[in-house]
Amino acid sequence: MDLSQRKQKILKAIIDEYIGTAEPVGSRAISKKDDLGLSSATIRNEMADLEDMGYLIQPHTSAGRIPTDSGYRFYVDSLIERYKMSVEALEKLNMIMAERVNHLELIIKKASLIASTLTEYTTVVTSPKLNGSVIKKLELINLGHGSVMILVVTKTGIVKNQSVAVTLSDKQASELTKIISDRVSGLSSDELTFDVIKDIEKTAKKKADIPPKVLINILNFVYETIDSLDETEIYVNNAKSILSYPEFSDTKKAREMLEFLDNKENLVKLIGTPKDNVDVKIGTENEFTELENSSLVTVNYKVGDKVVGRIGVIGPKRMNYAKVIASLDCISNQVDKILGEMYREESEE
Amino acid sequence: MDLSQRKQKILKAIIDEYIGTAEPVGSRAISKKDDLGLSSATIRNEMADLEDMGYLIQPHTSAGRIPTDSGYRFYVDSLIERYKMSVEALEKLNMIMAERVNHLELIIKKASLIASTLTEYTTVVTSPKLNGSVIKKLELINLGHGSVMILVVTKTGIVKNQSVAVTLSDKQASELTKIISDRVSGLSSDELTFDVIKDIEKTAKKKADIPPKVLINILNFVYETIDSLDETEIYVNNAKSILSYPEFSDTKKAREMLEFLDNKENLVKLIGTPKDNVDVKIGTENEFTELENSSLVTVNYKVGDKVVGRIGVIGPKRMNYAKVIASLDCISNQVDKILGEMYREESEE
DNA sequence: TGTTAGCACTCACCTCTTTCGAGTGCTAAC
DNA sequence: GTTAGCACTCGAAAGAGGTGAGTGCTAACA
Repeated sequence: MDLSQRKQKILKAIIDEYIGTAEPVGSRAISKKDDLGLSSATIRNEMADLEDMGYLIQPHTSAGRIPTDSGYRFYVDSLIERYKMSVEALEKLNMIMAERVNHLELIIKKASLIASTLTEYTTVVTSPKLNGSVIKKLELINLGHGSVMILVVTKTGIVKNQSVAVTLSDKQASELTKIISDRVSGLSSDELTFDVIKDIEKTAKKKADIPPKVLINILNFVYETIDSLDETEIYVNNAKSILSYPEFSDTKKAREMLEFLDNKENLVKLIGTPKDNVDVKIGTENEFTELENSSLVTVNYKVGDKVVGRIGVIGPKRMNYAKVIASLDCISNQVDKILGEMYREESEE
Repeated sequence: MDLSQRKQKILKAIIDEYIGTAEPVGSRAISKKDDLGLSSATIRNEMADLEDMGYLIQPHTSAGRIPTDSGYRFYVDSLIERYKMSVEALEKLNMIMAERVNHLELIIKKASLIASTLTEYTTVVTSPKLNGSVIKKLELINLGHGSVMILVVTKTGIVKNQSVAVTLSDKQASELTKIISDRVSGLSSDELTFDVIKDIEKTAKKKADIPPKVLINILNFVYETIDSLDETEIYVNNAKSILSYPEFSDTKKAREMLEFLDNKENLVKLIGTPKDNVDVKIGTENEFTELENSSLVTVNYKVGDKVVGRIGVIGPKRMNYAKVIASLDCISNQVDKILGEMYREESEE
């Protein structure tokens, strides 16, 4: 059954009020808002209807109403007003994003920081999953006394390094660097199969004088390092903000939430897979019970047309959805633009 | 005035009890501990004396006593028992530290993680301030389309990189890499003065065909990157643990503390400068009011004889000092050993 | 002279009761 | 259909005792 215009207005007024105060909303509070000139009695009748329909509940008989998850859902789907980003917010966003950086990670960290600054909620972002970063440079650096560093740089400016406990001479290191580098640079990380590694092993055996055991050890680590280029990283920002909300005035709850936010696996599950562009999950719509009193808003960000990562905001169910959605939308657009440019450059070459 | 043996025993018993329960300690509770066969009345008299001397206070007339800051101070200085690390703890420590790593930062992060695991309090560590990491490798990598990455690796395996928005050809990049690298590798970071940079500029102008503006821009960033090798980093671990303690059951207090722990400047001030080997600061002994209900235990860690960084544990005033001190002592010894080895290798070469 | 039993006293905390008021639903009148 | 009015509900705040863990002090004892 559809909601009458009036019911919608009332529901919206109630949720707006509740988002601001976190207190059950009474009929009088709504009737005093003069936009709809109705008495509290009328509002009461309508509220009773809305409760029957499952959009509101009373925490106890003599209290006002608070929205249910379906109430919020209806609000988010149909009632929400377009939030106009403030000029200052937009300026801030543009300013921070304008500094040009060539580290994908840095861009994403920035985006996360901006999101948490604009919304004042906790943000969670995944680093771009590019599946095929092109290797620009690979080098073995002899650190001396039994350890060699493997260093890989991609065209997009990702740097990974790892130490291996093997002994090489400087000459061996540079020979091997050349052999591996020749075969590997220009390759994308997913083109580096075990066959390629085998291939390198053969060449190295012929050309360089390195004990087979050492060689295999190094090549394994090379594979690992390059493989790790595509690993999804997760960054959490402003987790402490949850302590500002009455929903978490119980430290035990707060601690559980912080522990949840510390667990990368949870978070990957939570926001790891691409969904609709702007995705809102309210309370129990989330797959984790830890979030049954929270909401999660996520957006994708893309390179070209391909979704490569996500930015999410976690806050209390009564979060300012309009603002969060608008902010994330802006931010993801900016990120798309910047990554788009970087990507275009890469494919042009 | 000195404390009689008996008073010391009683004070110790009270503080031990309070550390466990966080509740004011009454005379009966102490007299029931049969180690000193005294009636509660006697204990009461002694407690009254200890209160007069400033080691204890009563939160209110009809409550037990709790230690004052001076009480804790006396406890820490004179009464504390040597804590015997459990075999499991030592094993864990050895196991984690045994994996050999050549990244200074990784070692320190590990140490911090272990400290927070062993003590269950928040840990704060500073990265090693070596003042003179020796540069092993410096490279300019042309990422194409107006950006060049500067990459520096030290002998100890620190990797720093930064992008500059300039356009170079691959040839120019490799020429310049050679010029800079020749002059700079083997140098320690504090030997890289502006004079050296000027020197490089001159050489580059002669040998390479690079617009002066671009050159200066790049060299500035090179300087900056190398300079940043010696920056102190601060890592905080397990900050959320404060939520477990009744001292922070008020979320406002907890939030303030978490904000304090987020502010790197505060933390650098707090633990940045070397002090006695094991340093305990109780409550108001700390220079920050945010810590007036907390205690801070710090240890130095060294390379050879030189103190290069510190590890600290922040917890409630009624923390388990014996355990924390013992744990930190162990950890710093381990770190000293590992860093000592790394350093020896470096100077041998 | 140090120790202890005994006792009066204090005061936070708990529980029980009361009051208060914000909110409701229902009914009758407009 | 809307609204004024009223009885009703019930959580939260305020008040009133009661309880008990703690104290300090005194007097008696070894």
